[in-house]
Amino acid sequence: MSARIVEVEAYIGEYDPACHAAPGPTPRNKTLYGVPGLTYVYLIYGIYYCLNFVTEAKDCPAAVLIRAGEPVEGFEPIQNVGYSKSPVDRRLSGPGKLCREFGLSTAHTGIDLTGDVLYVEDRHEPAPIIVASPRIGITKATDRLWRFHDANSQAVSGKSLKAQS
DNA sequence: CAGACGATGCACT
DNA sequence: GTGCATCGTCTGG
Repeated sequence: MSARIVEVEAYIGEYDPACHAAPGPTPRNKTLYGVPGLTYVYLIYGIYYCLNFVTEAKDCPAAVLIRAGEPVEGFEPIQNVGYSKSPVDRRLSGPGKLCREFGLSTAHTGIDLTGDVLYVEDRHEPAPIIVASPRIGITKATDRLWRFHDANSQAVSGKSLKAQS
């Protein structure tokens, strides 16, 4: 399966109140303190999982949350129900949905993203227009504009299908 | 269409 | 015991 990443958020260091490393090292967040380039998956609200990529150097706990994607390969064609005009594929439009569709759980923490199990690849597509905005679903540090999404993607998280400017 | 809310498990204090 | 980096459903306007 593959998808084009269209929305991410940054969580950077112990001094980022919204980062899982904010309380300091714990059993759960230990992979954030390790080498970059690995996955970090955690359980949220008892039901959903969230996929992160560990980014900064060892002992600098930081990660990028993968919030949404557009299905590319390995997905059934989108079903055009009834007479809806332009069906939008939102199966990966949210971190919980994305992990569900890819079958990811905490067992998938620590995977090397340069390996061949779960990895990132540059497909040399034209660079999208990227918009910065506040991170979603948190109450702390909402002033930081550390959410980034493709301005032209209809698969970003949230319900709104409002037009972009 | 927007806002409220319940589900559900576990890390952390 | 508290609080989540969520989502789908239900409600009211």
